[in-house]
Amino acid sequence: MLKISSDWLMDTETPEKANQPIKKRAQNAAPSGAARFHGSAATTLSDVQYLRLHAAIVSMDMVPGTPISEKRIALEQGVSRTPIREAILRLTRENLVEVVAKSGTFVARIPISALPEALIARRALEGMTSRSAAICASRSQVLELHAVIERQREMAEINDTKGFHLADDDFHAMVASIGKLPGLWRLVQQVKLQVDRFRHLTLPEDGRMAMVVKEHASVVTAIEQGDEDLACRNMEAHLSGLQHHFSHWVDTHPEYFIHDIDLDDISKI
Amino acid sequence: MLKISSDWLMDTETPEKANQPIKKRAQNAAPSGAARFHGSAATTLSDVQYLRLHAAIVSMDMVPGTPISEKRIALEQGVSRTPIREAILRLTRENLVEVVAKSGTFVARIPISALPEALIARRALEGMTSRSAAICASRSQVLELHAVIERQREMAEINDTKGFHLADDDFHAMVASIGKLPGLWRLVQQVKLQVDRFRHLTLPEDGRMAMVVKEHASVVTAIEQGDEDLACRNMEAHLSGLQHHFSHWVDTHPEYFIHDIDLDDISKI
DNA sequence: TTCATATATCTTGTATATCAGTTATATTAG
DNA sequence: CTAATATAACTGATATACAAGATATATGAA
Repeated sequence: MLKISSDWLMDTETPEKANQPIKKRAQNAAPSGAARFHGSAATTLSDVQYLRLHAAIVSMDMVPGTPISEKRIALEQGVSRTPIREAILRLTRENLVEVVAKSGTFVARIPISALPEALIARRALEGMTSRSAAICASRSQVLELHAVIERQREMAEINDTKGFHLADDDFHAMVASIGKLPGLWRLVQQVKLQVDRFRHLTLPEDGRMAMVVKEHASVVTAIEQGDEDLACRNMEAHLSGLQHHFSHWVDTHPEYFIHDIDLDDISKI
Repeated sequence: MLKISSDWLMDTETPEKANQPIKKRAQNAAPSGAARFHGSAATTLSDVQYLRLHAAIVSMDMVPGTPISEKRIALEQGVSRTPIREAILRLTRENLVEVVAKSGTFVARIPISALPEALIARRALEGMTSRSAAICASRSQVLELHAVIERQREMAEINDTKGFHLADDDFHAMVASIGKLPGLWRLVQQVKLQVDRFRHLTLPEDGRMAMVVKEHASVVTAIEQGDEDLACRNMEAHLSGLQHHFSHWVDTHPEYFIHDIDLDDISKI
């Protein structure tokens, strides 16, 4: 039954060090603040490689099925296999790559079942953040929300989809932050991944961006009024409006997807 | 702007191999089913070590602040540092360990802010799974739910808290599965982690387990009747009942926690 | 030509070696 | 004896080496 050598626990309870037969300095008991507060300047090579690959995969610069070789990337990037491997391990945990032992590593295909579930999870979580935001929001925070929406409107006008989606994320993150539920936004980000990949396959429909801005504004109005039920409903309506017509793009790029559910079944909820 | 050498994409589109100057076999285009369907027999050492440490940390066998040494564990387990390191990296991503470069690795303290947020997220997500279950459930599935509840009742009677919590997880997982939203349960599991650690600090109150069984039964009743609103409400009520009295235990073990919010602020929602 | 087999080469998993930074302890000056 | 400093040992991050298995191509027989 999973025996852990118990002297670890003792170390935190007995300050002495000399009772060890072999020479051994006393273990530092807990994360001493020292190095931990030096800021996040300590960016490791693994982090760099992770961010690189993550961005490339989510943006569909690397399409599903693309083979990845630790050795090859290591050579290209001028680092050893270790940081590459650690980055890939992280991506594996996020279902962005699939690794087959002794065989190969590939950019993961998009599990179709994850798309409707992500939308559902997002509605549930962000319904809650906007509800909480309606309760907590200060006047200055409401103004900040208006500012973000205005920035998003500007991006829409010059048809800058990249900046538009950045502002979009900022808006949702800010709502969660105001609602004092930043952890929920982190969850949403995680869940959103596959949907974001899918979105990069599609072109934004005409007038879609303007509609999004309008829906965001309605959420802020509810928050401004402190009407939590309305804020929740408006947010849910907004996210439901994101329903993509999956079928078409799945048919044109079937090799990008894992067909783990029937597309006709996504009429739930 | 993050240039990725584009011959990767070409590999998946051009079946030929000879256009490469250096000798290079054709890359296998996609995860060929072969090795991927051999079952999960391929358990790596990293997985073993991860599961070991994960269980030890969540069960509070290793308390927050406990120092972890890659080298030391490697020696104890008779493996090299690599699998240990990979396991620790996974645990780092789950906020179960804190690693300070060139200094030390420690079992993570519990971020107090994560506790109320986890309960809120869980209510939102499981409200949705039970709602969906009420729509989708077949009669046989309802019977399976009753079976799990009965098992949990048995565990409560013989005061087997371990088995009780196992059955508890099974119940919630089954609700999500019936609602065809297994991904949401995976999210809940992830969010639940720190709360589970906290729970291992506390003793179950008298009659708590019987109450949980009763609340589960009320959820199943609503599911049985196909009343999605009631199922959602009953599940939310059940999870709200889990509200722990955080303050007491935080005071008795302050060194186990990261005091990133004031405990009086958790009156939200 | 076609199919089966064999081998060469690539893959990831694991082990070991090296590097750079931190911390505890010994040492030394006051 | 106290406090500042120096040193030595330990830490995680990275690089390299080795092992075990899978795949593609070459090879050979029909």
